[in-house]
Amino acid sequence: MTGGRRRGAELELAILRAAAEELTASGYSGMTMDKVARRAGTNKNAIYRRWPQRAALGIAAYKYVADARTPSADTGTLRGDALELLRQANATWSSPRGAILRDLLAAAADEPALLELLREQVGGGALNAAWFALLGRAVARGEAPPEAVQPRVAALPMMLLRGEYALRGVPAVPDEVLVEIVDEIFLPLIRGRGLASPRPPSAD
Amino acid sequence: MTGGRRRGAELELAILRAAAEELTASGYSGMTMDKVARRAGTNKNAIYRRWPQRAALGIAAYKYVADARTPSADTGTLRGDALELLRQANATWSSPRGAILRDLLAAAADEPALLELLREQVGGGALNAAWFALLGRAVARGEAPPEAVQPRVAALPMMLLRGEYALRGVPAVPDEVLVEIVDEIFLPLIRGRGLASPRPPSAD
DNA sequence: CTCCTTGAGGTACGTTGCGTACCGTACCAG
DNA sequence: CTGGTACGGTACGCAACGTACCTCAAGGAG
Repeated sequence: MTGGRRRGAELELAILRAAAEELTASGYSGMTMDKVARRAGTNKNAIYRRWPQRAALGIAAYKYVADARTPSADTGTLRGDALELLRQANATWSSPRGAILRDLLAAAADEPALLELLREQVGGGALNAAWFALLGRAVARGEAPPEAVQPRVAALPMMLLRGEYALRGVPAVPDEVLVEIVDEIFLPLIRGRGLASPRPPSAD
Repeated sequence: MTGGRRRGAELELAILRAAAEELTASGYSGMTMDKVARRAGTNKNAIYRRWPQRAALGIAAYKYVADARTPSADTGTLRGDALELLRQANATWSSPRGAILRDLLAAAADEPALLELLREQVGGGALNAAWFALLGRAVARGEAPPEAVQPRVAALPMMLLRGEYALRGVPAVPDEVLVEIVDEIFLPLIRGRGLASPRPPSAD
């Protein structure tokens, strides 16, 4: 007699928690509907009443898990800021989390609605805003020309990181790659100095 | 009497062709073992004798498809070459094709051996060589400084394209995006002139 | 020419996992 | 008290992967 039959929000939360646990424990492919139902102490019916398909529950569970990531950090230099954001993203996406996201993306590829939801989670507002803020600070410091504040430029490093993820299956991008992205692509582009040397600026 | 019972290499090729057709027609998720067997005029036995699991066949089929591409084109200008290669890649990867790679990646994520195979295909030889050749021609024309011939620079546009694919679930990157990649990122980076508003809608 | 090994063909099956249907039953409202 | 809503339980249909088993054609060895 721990309590009667759960309903509404209470049950929904229990399902979501169970799904999140399964998700983090066994990844998306291990997040079976039956297992979620069993762990939540209910049955698939109650789940399907709320999420019409597995992918929807997966995305909801992922969102439930997703921390309140608070990016944005002012390290004092453009290079430091960029590396910080990249490293943060890399860390967040690493480990099973990245795989979950990849599987989720694959699963939701057919459903525009799900994709929208996911994209919002992944690349969405906050992250982009952080990169714009970074560029803004750089301009204020005189490290970048005002023309550098463009969507494509702001999105560039994360795009490259995504590209790396697409290449390597396992999301374990080594730190040197992040440094290369910043030093060989991002900074030269912004500074407009061209590609003097592949290595980090010696004295600049 | 088109011939007796096929064996060895002949049968293998038939399976591979059937798999490739299914793959390009319905994507990886649609590449069912039964359908492949039926299309190849054989049965699953013959397939499993060669590829122990679906993912292996998928990768082999992908490789079979990918080998047919013949990139490289000399349009006379750096911009033209880059756009040409990007458009070619975009066209090749379009339709279910782009999703194939993601699905394949997800399917092969557990198997290091498959992953290796896949990575080799994706980032691999021919495509990268084409971009290096492109850079080489640009240097010869005086359109780019010799320092521009770097792996990360050569890989940049394809990386960005991959990033676009990762963002949009559906691999239908509009042409303007390709143009933006070239005009706002690739060319400014190579020319080292900075970001002097490549296509200014107004005077900033 | 005759065996005999190899590997292809055919079919059926076991298993997993998604999604659905049906039915009884507990909660809540009036 | 009475009804409607929604939860619980179970069973099912279906697709698809992977496997087992048997038959039979091909092609070489003797």
